[in-house]
Amino acid sequence: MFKQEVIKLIKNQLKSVDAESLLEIPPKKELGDYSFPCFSLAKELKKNPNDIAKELTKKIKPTPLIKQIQQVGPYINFFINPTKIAETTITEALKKKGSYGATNEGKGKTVVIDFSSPNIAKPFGIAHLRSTAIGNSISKIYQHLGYNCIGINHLGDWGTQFGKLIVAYKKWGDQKTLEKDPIRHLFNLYVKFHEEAKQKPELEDEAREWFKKIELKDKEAQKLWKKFSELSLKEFKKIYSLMNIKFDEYTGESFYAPLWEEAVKEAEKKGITEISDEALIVNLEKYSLPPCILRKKDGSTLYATRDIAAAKYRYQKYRFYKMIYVVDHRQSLHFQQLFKVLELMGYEWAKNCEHVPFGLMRFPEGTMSTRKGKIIFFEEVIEKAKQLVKEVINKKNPQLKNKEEVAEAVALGAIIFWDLSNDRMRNISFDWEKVLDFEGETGPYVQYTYARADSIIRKANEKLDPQKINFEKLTRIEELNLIKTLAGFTEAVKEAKNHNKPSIIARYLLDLAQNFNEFYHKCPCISEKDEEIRRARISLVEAAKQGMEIALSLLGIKALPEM
RNA sequence: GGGCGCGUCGCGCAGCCUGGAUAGCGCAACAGCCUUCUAAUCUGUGGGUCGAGGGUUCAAAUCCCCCCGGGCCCGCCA
Repeated sequence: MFKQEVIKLIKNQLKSVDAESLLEIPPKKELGDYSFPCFSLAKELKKNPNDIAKELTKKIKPTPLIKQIQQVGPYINFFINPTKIAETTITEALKKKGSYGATNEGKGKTVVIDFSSPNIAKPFGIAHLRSTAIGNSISKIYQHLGYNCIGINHLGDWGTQFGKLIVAYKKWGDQKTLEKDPIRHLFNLYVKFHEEAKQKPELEDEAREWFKKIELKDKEAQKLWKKFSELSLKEFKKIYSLMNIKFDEYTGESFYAPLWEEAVKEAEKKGITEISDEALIVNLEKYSLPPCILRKKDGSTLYATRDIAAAKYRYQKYRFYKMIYVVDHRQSLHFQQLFKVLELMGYEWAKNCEHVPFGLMRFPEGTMSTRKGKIIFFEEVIEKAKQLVKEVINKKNPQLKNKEEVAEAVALGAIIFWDLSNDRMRNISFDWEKVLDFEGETGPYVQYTYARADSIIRKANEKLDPQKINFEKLTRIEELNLIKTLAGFTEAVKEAKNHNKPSIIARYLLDLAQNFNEFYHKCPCISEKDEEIRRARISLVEAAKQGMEIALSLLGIKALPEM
């Protein structure tokens, strides 16, 4: 609304100019809220930009929304009316509460999000955090903009790794250990298999045979496969419930098994396939892509085939507006091929499928690898973080009541924020120091800031009626900065959605928290004597609290009243 | 060989899509502020050839080309 006003003011002087795209935000707040650079007009008007700015500034008159217009060199800087922005922003936050910053752009549109999708029978390592946290956050972001989101956990519950596990279990496994600590036992077996297989490659053949038996519905093989799957899934669900993440479907690869053959036949019927080295492929040379293999020479299907079947099924079921795959960037080529094949099969909706890739989590010295045993269990990270949080609590807030609960939420907040605060395309190096850092740009920092705000609201115990607040009293620079940051919330959510980047929300939240803390130190609320100032500030705290709470929830992090 | 993404203070990052005013933030270092709403905070100081080189432009960390470093992917694994 303020921006529109500025654009109008410029257009009034220069009808033909594209004020909207030229308008920018000055690098420093002291310079104003919006800025119009006059360089592009220089050629046309045959004058130097400074003079153009000078003349225009004289002609443009302030309005109720735009308080001041100032020329600095070749720029015309606009200052918005602080009282107006305080009033609109705070009133909206108080009124909309949990839906502050929300829009209805997604009304009636369904977005399917495939995320987390761990491999069954392998432990949930810290590396799995990436897809899980990013996907969950993207889902929340879309939901805040009114989209109907369907979260699908496409479990990796099919493939030769099960053959390997069965071989290992039969050779070295133990039922009791399996029941007691299934994931760890299976993990040990998996690692041992790969160690042994180095010496005895025939184990790999045995594994393939056992997998074949699963496919052929051999009783023993199926029984073990089901057992491994169930035990793993139970463990995974523990972690999801800890993180408060819900999926609409746990449909792993095997779920789509009945549809695989049909998908292959359909592709053949549509004439896009050919035989190459006895395998059935879709040649994608025309599109500068390597061929996509649909069926191996032994007749069995592959990852790509299964994804085709899954995509079709999902479209039939949800008629999605968009489908997002949150999968690491190593699979970029796979998804390019998948989407191309779907398109060649004649599916209009193929263009609404999107791969949202992310960088790998690695050790400083190299890649993580389940088969080499070089991973870190997610639960181990949580436990360690929790311990450390408890120490901090005992030092800083020993009388806190529900310490266990708070410690868990703060630990999770630290871990999730550590992941989400960086651009997803970057590789993340796993570093205990970084994960367990609770100061500076971290999860605990933003959670702490929220707790501060909540504490003020609790203690103030004030009924806030926007009608009765005198927004003119908010004149300090810290107050205005906080208000302006708060006003940018919807923009941040939209941007995060457009780029599928939770990091944009994380960065916004840091900015908001920083602005809040500066305000907190300079502007007393409860102890403020002036009744009007006091009330205005508390209403601002309430609005900021609202903003932080929502931003945290969009990242999948709990907002705590105390910590 | 082809392709994808990354390279910004000692370290970790933001900014790049949509080019503009002295390149921001956090950690670490140093110096300050706790009888006032939680000091997991805040204030200040020092620290940068934006990987290198070309090009486009009035203007390039940002766009284009080329090179370098390290990460990843390229038919029967997922």
